[in-house]
Amino acid sequence: MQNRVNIENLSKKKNETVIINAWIHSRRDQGKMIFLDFRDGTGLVQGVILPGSKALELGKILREEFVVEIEGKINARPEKNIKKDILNGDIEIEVLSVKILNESKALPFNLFYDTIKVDELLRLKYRYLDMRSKRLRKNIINRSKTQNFIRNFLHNENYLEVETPILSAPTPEGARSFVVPSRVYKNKFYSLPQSPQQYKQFLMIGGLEKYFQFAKCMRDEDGRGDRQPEFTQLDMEMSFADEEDVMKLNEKLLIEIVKNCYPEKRIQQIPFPKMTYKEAMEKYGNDRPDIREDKNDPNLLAFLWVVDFPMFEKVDINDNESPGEWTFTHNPFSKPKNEYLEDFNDKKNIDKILSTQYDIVLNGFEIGGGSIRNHKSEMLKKTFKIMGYNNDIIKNNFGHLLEAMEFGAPPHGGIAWGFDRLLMIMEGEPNIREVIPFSKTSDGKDLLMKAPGNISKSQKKELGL
RNA sequence: GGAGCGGUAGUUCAGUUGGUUAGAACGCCUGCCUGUCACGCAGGAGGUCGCGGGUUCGAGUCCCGUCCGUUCCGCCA
Repeated sequence: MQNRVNIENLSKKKNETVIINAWIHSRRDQGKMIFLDFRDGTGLVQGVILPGSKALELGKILREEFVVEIEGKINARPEKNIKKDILNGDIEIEVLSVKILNESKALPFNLFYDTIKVDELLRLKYRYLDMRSKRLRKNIINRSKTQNFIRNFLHNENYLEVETPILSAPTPEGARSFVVPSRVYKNKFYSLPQSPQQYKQFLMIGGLEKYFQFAKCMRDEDGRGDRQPEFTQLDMEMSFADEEDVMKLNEKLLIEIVKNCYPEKRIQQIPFPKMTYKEAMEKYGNDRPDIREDKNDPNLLAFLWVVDFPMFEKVDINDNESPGEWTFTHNPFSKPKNEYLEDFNDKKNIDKILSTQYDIVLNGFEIGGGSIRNHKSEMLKKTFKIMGYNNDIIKNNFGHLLEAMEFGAPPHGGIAWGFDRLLMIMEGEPNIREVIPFSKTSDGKDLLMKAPGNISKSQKKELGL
């Protein structure tokens, strides 16, 4: 549109007549003149309808959150009304004419106090309004900027961004997965990925060598402040890499993210310290210790690598799902550390076997984890055997991967970050929902779309339900 | 699946030992206001105290159940 100007650029247009599109942010009706703050995606500006203006009559109707097109002249503010510390504090837009593009009802909650205090039920139901608030808006913008930075960084390191399927196959163990009934094949189900783990290993076998993806992952488990049923991983995998290679690259990336996207933050220790799982459990009683020197410093980031995780643990006595006596602690696809290969073969000292698993911990949160993978078919079969899987289960669930490994699978390894969780910490938010634009409740409801919802009888019939 | 915390006006909250007509601030509506910027001033509307049951002369308040939200445990390759 001719003369249409973003609000952030208005101060460059002094004495010019411009058009802006905006929401009414606030209104101060003085009787014969009206002050209106206009807001668009770029900022705020004060508008004024002067006494005697033709716009005064329409100006009386305007309310907060009306959407308007304003034709106005950019005037310098009178000296005593200049506000130095805010955008457009030196100017105001003299409203010459107003066009109401849409009206707005009074909002169900106030956006311009701190929205964290508002009942979250309302914020989730009216997420599109919450997005007009500073807090959520900032988090969405920073999320995009950080994603963009990561993409550029990894592309510069010759990583390929590859999308993997959402409709996938069920696999046993691990988190409970969401399932999607197949219409064509009655009583068959797709499974939504808990992670793109196997796909990224296929990419390595496919010779892509360096892969990353912002991957949507779904886990049908109960929520927590730092979990959502649907979340985003920054997923990475690389061929011919060892633990050090993966950790080095990720450390560099994390440091660069802080420098470029969160410059106000300070990293406690570089290079990031490493701690063994055993030491973490003994000293801190958990595998994601918060090692900050000052836990009250909101800008302090204490990254920590936790390494030397045990490969297996005893199956919980109440767990009816596991066929055997042992289960993996992190990932069945991980390679044990070289010095334990013998125990691995002999099935001796199973509880002593350490894996190549590494976790990256930040301020007491696990923000990522990965390992060097077990890239040889025979070896991986042994993992499943130790877990008590019989040949049929192995063949049915992992046969495709095991077969792929027989065609020259390169050694490879990788990592996946809980991207939302990282952002939660960077933004200093008390929970993960604050950094997810369309967040669900902790028990997995989407209050905006009203999911999960009902489907029609005919849909059910079609799906064989 | 278990435990804790919360639910009172559109919003954020207060509500004493169970006792008159359930209050405040903000928002909303009406009027006034020529330099406001969280404008100001005057007036007004607005309540299924989450829902159901119980105890009691009397329940926002006590008890039981239930729904919703949240936090933690279990769970989370």
